[in-house]
Amino acid sequence: MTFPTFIAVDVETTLNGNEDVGLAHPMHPDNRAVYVGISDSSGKAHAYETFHTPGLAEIAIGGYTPYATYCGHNFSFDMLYLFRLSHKFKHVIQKAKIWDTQLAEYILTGQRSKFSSLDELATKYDYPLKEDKIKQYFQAGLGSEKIPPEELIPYLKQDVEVTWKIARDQYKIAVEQGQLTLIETQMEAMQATTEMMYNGLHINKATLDAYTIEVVNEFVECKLNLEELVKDYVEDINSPKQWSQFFFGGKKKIKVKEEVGVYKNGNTKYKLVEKMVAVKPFVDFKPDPDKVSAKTGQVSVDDSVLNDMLDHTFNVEAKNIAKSLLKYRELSKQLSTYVQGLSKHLIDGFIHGKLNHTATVTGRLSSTNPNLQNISNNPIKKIFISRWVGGLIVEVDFNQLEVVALAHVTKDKQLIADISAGVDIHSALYEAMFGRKPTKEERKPFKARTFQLIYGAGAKAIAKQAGCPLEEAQKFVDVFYKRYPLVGAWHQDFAKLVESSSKYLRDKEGLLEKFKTCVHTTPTGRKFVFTEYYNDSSWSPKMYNFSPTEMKNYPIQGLATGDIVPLMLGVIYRKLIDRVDVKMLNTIHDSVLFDVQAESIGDFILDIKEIFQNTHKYYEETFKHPLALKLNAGVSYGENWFEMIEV
DNA sequence: CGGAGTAGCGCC
DNA sequence: TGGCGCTACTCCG
Repeated sequence: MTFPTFIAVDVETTLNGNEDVGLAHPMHPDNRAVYVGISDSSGKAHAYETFHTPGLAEIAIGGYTPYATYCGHNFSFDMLYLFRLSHKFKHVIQKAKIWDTQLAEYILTGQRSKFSSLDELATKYDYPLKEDKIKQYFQAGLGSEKIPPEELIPYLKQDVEVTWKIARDQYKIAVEQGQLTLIETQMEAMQATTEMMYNGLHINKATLDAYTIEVVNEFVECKLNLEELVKDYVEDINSPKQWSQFFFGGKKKIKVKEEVGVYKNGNTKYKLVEKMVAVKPFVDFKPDPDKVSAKTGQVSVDDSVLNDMLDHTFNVEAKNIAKSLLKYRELSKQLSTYVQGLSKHLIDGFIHGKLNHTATVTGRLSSTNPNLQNISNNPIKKIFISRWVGGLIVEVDFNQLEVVALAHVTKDKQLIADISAGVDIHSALYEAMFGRKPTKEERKPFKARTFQLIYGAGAKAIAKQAGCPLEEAQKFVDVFYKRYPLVGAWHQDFAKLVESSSKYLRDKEGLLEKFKTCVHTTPTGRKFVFTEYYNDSSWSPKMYNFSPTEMKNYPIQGLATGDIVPLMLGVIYRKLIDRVDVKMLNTIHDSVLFDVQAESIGDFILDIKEIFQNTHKYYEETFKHPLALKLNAGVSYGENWFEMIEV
């Protein structure tokens, strides 16, 4: 087998980051690479001390063949340090191919290996483990600069050499399993997300400060109001448990003073005793039985229950309290998660969130520290602005990406035709159900049913979510399957395929497992793992069964946001690599965020739209089979991430 | 006092 | 029984 020219890299760093944000944060100004370990093309490691000999590592890495594939474990971490260390590193590595052993392992195992450690892989591939002695320095919070070099250097070299060997082993398996192409596209996507993490999102401090004051004021007012309303009933308004007891009753623990005797001086002797007392419900309203937790028996007091209660009770006081609580929850979320949560990640005016490639079962990316994929769509988004004076934030979204993925996977002719012709499938389905076109207000909630169905929901789940009769939800499912028959056929056939190709695997001790497992490989090389669940419901005679929703959804979500989007992230990254007027900032499943200089905006919008519209070409070129449909994209831009104008 | 589990809620 | 991550509370050791 011919291998790429692998060059393994590993950095040892200080550990000065903020505890909240994660120690060793690669973008924290107090952190730096202390040692860089680099292998040659045969896997032999060399170590360089960055402080005393800053030029050495640079020369080493720059002096190797331009055809090298740089590899590391959790490599974006090392890359960020290297980028900060020298522009030469940044230039060389960004132009090259990379191989992250953590990401490769994730793909090779059908997303079962998540955030693996180098030691886990060393165990699996049969290479030496890290020395305990060194691990203890790190666990004690000591950065690499505090570890004696004669101990650290051999450790660093071993990590580099082990990484190099694992990369080669993985490469071989990738070829054997037909996953090399997918892995290569994922590595390109990692180049893109590493660039995004390096760039960070620029924050408008003045807007953040003003918004903070606004939210704090609203929050305090709302909090005082709510506390006044329930001062006799609920001690902690943040406690769902207490709210549940208040609204719907239950058992409450209280502490009571109990006489346990008399002191010698004649005073009564007391002891605090915990007692359970029954609490009467405050409202005469019983929520849906499935709003009761199976595990704790606690009645939910979430948003849907409170709104349901508002519609069904005549208790004015309870209504006021519920309304106030809903408002309080909203403001509390804003303040804690977004205003305060985002603020603590500010570094020199930027937020450098982390994009994770090995976090999900479907192959989607995830985002942490902070999560930049769930910023609420309200004025908090105004704080995200361009890094350039007059610059613009640009967001490009795939149009109905998951519907396209569904059409591609199921090959349903009508669905393909509808999307290709620009037919609004939600309107079409509505008309098929009710005999007329929906109004704008009718269309919006109706649209959610289609997504539910794609996510794998059956009639029951749709009815519950939509708050409509079961018959209506069943009719929707029937209408959907009638218009798009191959979707229904695929749902059935795929479930059968999973069932029939599943086996009892063996665990680490070689014993047969209790649940059957199916490992399914898609045409892109993506593997999905399905495992049986214990089935305690009466509708099926089987003890164990596969989750219908997982089977319906994984291949769709995986293709759309696990295969196609990362492929395009890599493509876009390569197209933009030499441009200084555009920066990639973030990706949110079916969209990509950019920072663009003002004078480039017109051309950039045209360019990026064209790239998105050519997704089918890149897909076919890469995976050697056609995508059933062309994709389209919507572009919006603005001075901040909230006030965006659609092009 | 810290870790695990739960509830709730933000996004696609 | 679609996929995530963050904050707060609760329980337990």
